[in-house]
Amino acid sequence: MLKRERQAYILHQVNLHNRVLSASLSNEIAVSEDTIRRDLMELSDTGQLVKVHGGALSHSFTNVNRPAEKVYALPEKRIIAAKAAALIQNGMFILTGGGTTIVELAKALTIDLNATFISGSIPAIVEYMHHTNIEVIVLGDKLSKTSQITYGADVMEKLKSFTPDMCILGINALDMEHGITDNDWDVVQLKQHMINSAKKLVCLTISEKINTVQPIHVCSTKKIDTLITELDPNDALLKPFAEAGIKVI
Amino acid sequence: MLKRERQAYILHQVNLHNRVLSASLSNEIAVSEDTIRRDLMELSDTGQLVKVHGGALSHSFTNVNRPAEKVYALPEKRIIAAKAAALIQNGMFILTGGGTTIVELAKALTIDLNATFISGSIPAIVEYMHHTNIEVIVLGDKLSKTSQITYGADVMEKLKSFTPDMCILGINALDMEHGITDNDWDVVQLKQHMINSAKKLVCLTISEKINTVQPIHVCSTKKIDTLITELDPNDALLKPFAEAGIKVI
DNA sequence: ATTAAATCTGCGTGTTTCTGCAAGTTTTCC
DNA sequence: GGAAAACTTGCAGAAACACGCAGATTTAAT
Repeated sequence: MLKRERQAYILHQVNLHNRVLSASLSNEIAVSEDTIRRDLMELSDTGQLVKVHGGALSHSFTNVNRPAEKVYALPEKRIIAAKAAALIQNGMFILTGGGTTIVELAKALTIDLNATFISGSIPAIVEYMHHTNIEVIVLGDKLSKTSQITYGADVMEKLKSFTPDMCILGINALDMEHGITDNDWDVVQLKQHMINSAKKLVCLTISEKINTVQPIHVCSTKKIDTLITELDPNDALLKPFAEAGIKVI
Repeated sequence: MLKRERQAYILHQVNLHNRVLSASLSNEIAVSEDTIRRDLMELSDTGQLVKVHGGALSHSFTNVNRPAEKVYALPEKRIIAAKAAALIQNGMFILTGGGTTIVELAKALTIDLNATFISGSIPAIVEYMHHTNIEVIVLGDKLSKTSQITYGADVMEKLKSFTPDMCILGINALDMEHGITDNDWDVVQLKQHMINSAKKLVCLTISEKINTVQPIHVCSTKKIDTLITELDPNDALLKPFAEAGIKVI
């Protein structure tokens, strides 16, 4: 049995039973435990399972602990959220994506704001839900565990029936030449549809992500109406975007 | 059983029951109390629970910062949740409603369960989301603040495209004569559609709500396949339902 | 096809981890 | 205050592990 085959078998067993023992695998495949251990080590290094003393476990077993999620660059994101919240007026119809910046925006909204929010991001929805005067429209579909946002044909289809006053997105990479880019195919599809459905596009990002590029193209900078970062709007880093006609806040 | 597996089990028990006893764990897992104590020590050191004389407590139990929202009749609902969780097999397609009992069910699911859950209840979805092997389908529509569940024409329409293996509902009033009744028009509409779309109907309720009636009719007892309460299935209160052909658990 | 390089695998060595037991101490509860 | 339960500490056997090495196998280039 080839190494590759063996590892595929191990992975299959882990996904099936959520746990494997080095000793049993050694018997089943008829190789030494050392070899099994080396395989488990490799699979663990590539993040496909979790190696433990005596064997390995599927990821689901160890993820039991819900880590009090640390938000990266929280102070910056709070500044961004405050600026974005100021844009939202009573009666508006707002489409938002997911991500920690959007969640901060949801938290930053004034308690008496009277607006409608459309979103498929569960963490964001949970926050909107706490504002009694906000109307929430949930975009339903398959839920992505990694991004905690719904995606798929249903969402895209549903988006066609809205024309929100603005679409607010947290973005992962922005560059004058390549525009908005991202690294998750499904999320990119979703963002494109969201952008096209709304009257205006507001992008939120920490300055760190400006002038960076990710593999998948979302849209060009021309689509962006407003760009919000934690920096002063006159900061040199933002000059090119302001000159391109984007309202920088 | 591997050490990490054991610790995952202990954590699950702690999160479920808010407390565990070293002696009972020792019996359940069939290891010495010393080993349990060492496990509890480790979990305590990593801040995942609080070690006390005789066993351990859930962190949220003692943490004043995060007051666990009070759920009415929580012990009873946990019993119900455990019984309901036992019905769910790998590969099943489950439609669930909202309410605190359903949320408890979501918490009670074993971490390695491999099933698909469809729901419009945000609190339930948040729980499902934490189970890595569970696939979640979000029913999108307008969100009701009071019941934290989506409702409306979109949900009803979407429900037509599913035929779940079972529909699990928390119910507010049950009576042999009037069947399932409720007091919220929108929720009733939703429940009716959910009931009609699924192969089987499983109803969860604390015994207190049995033989009570609410203003709006949902469906007759004939539609109910399984009834789960915190009581012993042979309890006199449940007799009429068992005699009517309902599987009482 | 042949050969050299790279990789893979099994074994022996010594080390670490895990678990249960025993002996002595602390806590709890009557 | 005293008994029972829970705990701490130390220890020992078993299992799992890391590491180096040598032979086997695969890969790639001649």
